[in-house]
Amino acid sequence: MRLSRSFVPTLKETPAEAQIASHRLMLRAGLVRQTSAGIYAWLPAGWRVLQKIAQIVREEQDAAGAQEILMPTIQPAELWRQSGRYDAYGPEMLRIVDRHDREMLYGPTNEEMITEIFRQSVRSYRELPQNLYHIQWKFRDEVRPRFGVMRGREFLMKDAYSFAIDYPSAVLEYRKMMLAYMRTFQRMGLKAIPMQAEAGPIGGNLSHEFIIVAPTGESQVYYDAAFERIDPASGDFSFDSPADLNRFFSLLTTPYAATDEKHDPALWRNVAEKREGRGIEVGHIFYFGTKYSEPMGLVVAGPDGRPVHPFMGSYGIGVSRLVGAIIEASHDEAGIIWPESVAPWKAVLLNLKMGDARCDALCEEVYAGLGAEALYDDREERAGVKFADADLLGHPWQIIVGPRGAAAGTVELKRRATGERAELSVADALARIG
RNA sequence: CGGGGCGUAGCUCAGCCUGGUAGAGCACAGCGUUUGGGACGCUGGGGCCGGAGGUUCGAAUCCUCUCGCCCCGACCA
Repeated sequence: MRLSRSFVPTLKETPAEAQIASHRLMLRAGLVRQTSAGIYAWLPAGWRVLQKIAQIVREEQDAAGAQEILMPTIQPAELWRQSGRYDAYGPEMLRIVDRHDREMLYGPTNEEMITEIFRQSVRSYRELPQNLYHIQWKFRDEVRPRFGVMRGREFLMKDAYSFAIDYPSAVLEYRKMMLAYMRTFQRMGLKAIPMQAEAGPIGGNLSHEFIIVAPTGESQVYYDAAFERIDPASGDFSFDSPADLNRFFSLLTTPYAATDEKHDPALWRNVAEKREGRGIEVGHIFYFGTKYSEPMGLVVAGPDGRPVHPFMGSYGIGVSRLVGAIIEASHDEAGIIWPESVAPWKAVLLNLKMGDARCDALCEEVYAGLGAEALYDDREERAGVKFADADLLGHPWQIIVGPRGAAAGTVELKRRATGERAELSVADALARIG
């Protein structure tokens, strides 16, 4: 993509409303623009990041055996009356009336809807277990939205819903999601820690929050340093092996980890390597049994022919929140430092002297070699502006082409994360980026 | 929802107390000089001073109401 023809409106000054680093940087780097309190439009660079995060989530959900669907944002109130949550949910739910005076709502979550869909079509235990997910916009009318996309009212969320014929089978679904989540966050360069959590309005009694430790987190968290050494990708854990899933689960739930609501000073005293700090919740998984299947009349025939209410769980990942969380975990004074897996562009090409025949030619050569994952800064701007924007946007790699090197046929390759620089031939630079 | 604050140019803000023809820096357009870390000079364009009502000869400024946004707290993916 050529920056001269792109809509990437960067800001030199910090917008007054942004308090924390990720919010400030998302506005300054031209990722998003606020349209109302807690509601954001995603601009090209931000949208690319959001889609990359969603894609990683999707791949890991698929790997865990979940199937992608897409449910609507607008739901009938009637469904929520069946579960009893229409009145229980309170003013956080955005309620709408259509032209026929039918009560509707903008979905804050989808347990009722998926239960209804499942109820229409599933009759036998032979069809279980199943796990269905979608990646869809949600709306929760927060009293006080803040921190940009980290605590917006409208947000993109992956939510999955599992159905099982009995408790042991339901627990396996839960553990699959735990493994999938740990791999998902790891691929985004994040160290997530599952912590015991309150089930909240979703309901249920088995629940973990996935927490990223960062100074701007919303809650105080306590955990054992053992978590810093766990690598979910290693150890050959298979989704198909109950033994693996159970082993993984105990590996992740044995060391102490708790948010302040669940913190137990008595247990904490026995933790050898204590770590505490602030945490950002990026995912939450729940097991809640028959909380919805029973009131909503979801029934399948069990092996003995008798009716059974399936045992359910739900599993959320805050996709849009992750954009903010990743930035909170990875930035410096100059700007964002994207992990390669979610960067809007893998590399930026800086032409320091537009109009110089050698620079222009060399840049075209490099640009052609980089492919679609590159942004070419071909604006008529001074070098300093390009450097500043490149650091702000946080591209993992910067390829700097100036008159000095161009004369010798070399380019400068800079790694954003470390600041390392090297003078290389075009071929070597391209090879290094990979 | 309680408490506090702010709405003036695209952005960051001054002006308001003490009413008298709307400002600065950055950004934008043109010209010139510059040119490897957010250049400099000159010229220019851009405002229903959030909105409505009121007081006054006269309101960005004073009063009332309203809408929006931000911060602290309580609440939450």
